[in-house]
Amino acid sequence: MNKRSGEESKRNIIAAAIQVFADYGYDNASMRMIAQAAGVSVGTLYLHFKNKDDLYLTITKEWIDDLNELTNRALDRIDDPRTAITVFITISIDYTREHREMILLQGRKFGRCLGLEQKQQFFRKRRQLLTDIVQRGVTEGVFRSDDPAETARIIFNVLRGFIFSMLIDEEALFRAEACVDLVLNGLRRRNNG
Amino acid sequence: MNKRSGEESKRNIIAAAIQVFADYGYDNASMRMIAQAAGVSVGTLYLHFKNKDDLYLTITKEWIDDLNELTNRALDRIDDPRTAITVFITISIDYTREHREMILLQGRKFGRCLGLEQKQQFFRKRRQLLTDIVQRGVTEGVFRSDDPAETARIIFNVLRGFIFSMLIDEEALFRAEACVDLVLNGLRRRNNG
DNA sequence: CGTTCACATGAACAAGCGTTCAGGTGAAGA
DNA sequence: TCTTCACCTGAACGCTTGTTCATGTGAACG
Repeated sequence: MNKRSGEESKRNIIAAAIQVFADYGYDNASMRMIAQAAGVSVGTLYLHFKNKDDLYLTITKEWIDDLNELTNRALDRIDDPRTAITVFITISIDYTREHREMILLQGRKFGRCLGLEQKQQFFRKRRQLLTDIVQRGVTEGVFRSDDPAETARIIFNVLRGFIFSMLIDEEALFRAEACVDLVLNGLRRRNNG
Repeated sequence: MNKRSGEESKRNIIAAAIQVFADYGYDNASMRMIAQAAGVSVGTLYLHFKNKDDLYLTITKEWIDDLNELTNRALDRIDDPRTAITVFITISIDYTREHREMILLQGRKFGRCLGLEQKQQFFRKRRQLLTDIVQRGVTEGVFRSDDPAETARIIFNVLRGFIFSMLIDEEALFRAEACVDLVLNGLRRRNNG
């Protein structure tokens, strides 16, 4: 194989690994498959990554950081709680749509799993973000909630359900607004606007 | 090993398999582990099941039938759409709580997976059940919905999110009512009852 | 030119897998 | 008592896996 820069190889491997991991799941994806998809030999994988776990964790860390930064940047200058909820949900759903393989890969390894703590920390941080938004909404009188933390957890669950459905059914073309609308307005008919 | 009835062995194996599958995931659960947990030898597994897939599919079919019957029986004589939604959600959540390992095991194999069709059919049937309830609610004027099928899908997603959170976090002690309340009433403050 | 060194290779290895099968065991019927 | 037969056993087989390592390659530098 031609000589290449180390960094380029590493990027190729990561891209290939995401694809193969997502297609076959962590366990069924073999290092040989990843190597072939990346156009390198097995040995090269171990030149850039300590082992299979390391490769997986690198990928995980990468998208967590990515989504975190994206979210923080978007929410930075938004004051209205309703807008903030909308943006939070929209970003989460868009990100899933754009990085379906990578998120799918995560779903394929939930439970007692590799990188569990960093993922839990990630979720905790995001729930905290939501709690703050709800708290602000209650203070401003636009949301109803006895317990903002509990409400945030509920919204988080709702969002997770939507994302899950996107992962299961590739064709699920629903609008993020449908999710937002349900969270904000509920199913029951309102007698006024 | 002592002589036992074939049926008893089979039940033992199924119980052990659910536990082991749930603890380790389908791929990491080996036939040797299941055999040991069931207190039989590997050979015996193949006496009662064609292979690993067959064992897994048997388990899957069992809980699908179980939950289906449970749901149908409960919804049979309920007319009020609000009560029906409440019952549907409550049953789903309770069932998950009581059969956490088995449901967890399913989650561990979603995507391109074994028994995909029967699971998809199961989900379709349940969504249809919800669609009917929503439709009735709209007709009776207690629910708002432009598209009952879409609304049912949304509720389904919400429910799935809640169930997912139960699987991830064993300690997640939330009340089914919290889920029902959000679905029915939404986050936004209502100006009237 | 020769030396160096980061990058790359793929055969080889031990371990674990799903699955098979020749054989063992003991209650039940003849 | 002997035969039958459903039930059970676990060593063995072929295969795949993650990982290692002796070896190769070629640009860069003196």
